[in-house]
Amino acid sequence: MTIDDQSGWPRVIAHVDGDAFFASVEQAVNPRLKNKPIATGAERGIVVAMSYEAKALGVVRGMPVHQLKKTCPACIFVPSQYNNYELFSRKMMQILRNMSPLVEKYSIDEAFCDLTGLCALYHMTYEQIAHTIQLRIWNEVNISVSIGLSITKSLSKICSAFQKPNGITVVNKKNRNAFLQTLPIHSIWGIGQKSAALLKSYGIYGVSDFCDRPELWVRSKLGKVGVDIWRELHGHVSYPMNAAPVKPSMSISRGRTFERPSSNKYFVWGHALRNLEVACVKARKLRARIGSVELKLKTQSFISYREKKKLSVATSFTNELIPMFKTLFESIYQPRTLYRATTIYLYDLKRGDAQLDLFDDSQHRCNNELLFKAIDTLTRRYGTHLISFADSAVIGSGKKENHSRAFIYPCSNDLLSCIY
DNA sequence: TCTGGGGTCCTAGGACCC
DNA sequence: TCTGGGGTCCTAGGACCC
Repeated sequence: MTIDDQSGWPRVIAHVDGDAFFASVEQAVNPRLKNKPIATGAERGIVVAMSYEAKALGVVRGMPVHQLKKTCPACIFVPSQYNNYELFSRKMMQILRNMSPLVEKYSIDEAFCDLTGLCALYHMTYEQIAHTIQLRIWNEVNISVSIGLSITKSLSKICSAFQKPNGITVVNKKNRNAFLQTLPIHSIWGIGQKSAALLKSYGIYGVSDFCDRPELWVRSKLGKVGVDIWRELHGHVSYPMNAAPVKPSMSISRGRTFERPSSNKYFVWGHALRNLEVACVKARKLRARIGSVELKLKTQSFISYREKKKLSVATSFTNELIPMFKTLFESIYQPRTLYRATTIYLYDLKRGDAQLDLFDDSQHRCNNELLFKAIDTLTRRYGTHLISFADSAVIGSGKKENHSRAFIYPCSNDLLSCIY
């Protein structure tokens, strides 16, 4: 490809993907971990990410600690340090924004980058620009990335995964067919287990088989989702670049599995309430008021029971949610059932200041405002669960405690008057 | 693989209204 | 009280992603 050769490139999208990102950051921060099998996620006892050295020895995502010790005794298991990951991510995105005017952050460790027309600016081929990006991230952030260079997001995404780590894969209109011929159906972004199984039942095993089917056939089997993907693979844009700053989140959830399953009502309730507290802290941090709440209880036999409720007045003050939350809990909790996890979901997040209505108790609101401001400040300074509702304190803080903790009483006996 | 956690988007179907 | 048709909005649940 020469600099002037623009044929085959209606547009140029680079997908830049960090290689084993969390583990790479750990290795960048702590050089003693370089070239060693390491995994992150120790604080939860489950592998979240692993270095290529660990992957080669059989470590996979989601592996629990006891299995990790068996599979790869040499693996160094470290706790996740999300602040560091965020910092490295920001540096990586900065480089991309420095190289291209149109960058879409897709997740903490990957981004789409529109390079269309930049050949002339940099006096390089697109592939050389990709090499420059890769080298800059390596030199300035100490992280290796793989880059896919193609004409739509879906194709670039497939490309970046094709050669990992530290690869660059270039596919334009001219070599698209030949490239796709080699790939299995599950390598398509957006085709998961279910869709792959469905397609296989029709004899479609490769990406080319999928592309060869008529659009109408794809629509009848996979709907709009399938057609969007199919068009992207043919080089037509279904997913335009979206460089808007990070979208405000639409929902917040928080779930935890118990260390040991339990049928104790107060224990299960305590866990649910703890999740609610943590999710509300997050909502307040995002300056969002919560419009509806859903609770899910998962039994030891992996059956989930869920119930959702709308709030009459949106709020992020935990105490205002508790009475309604308690009725949610009572409606799905079954005695003598062994539970393994609780999850809570917050929806209909409303931004901006609350609109006070005529019947609003503004003094009460004001008190809550002050109370939770104080709680959130203390939490930031001294750690989570320093102050918690007495009911959720039954499960402990989950950490070695450095200070005594304060409880908000009464809760067990009279949930409705929990604070004042 | 005895099975974690946090999200988004799409769609079928029900409720409600004209 | 029953019948018909069509539109919109909402919700639950499925599928997928990192």
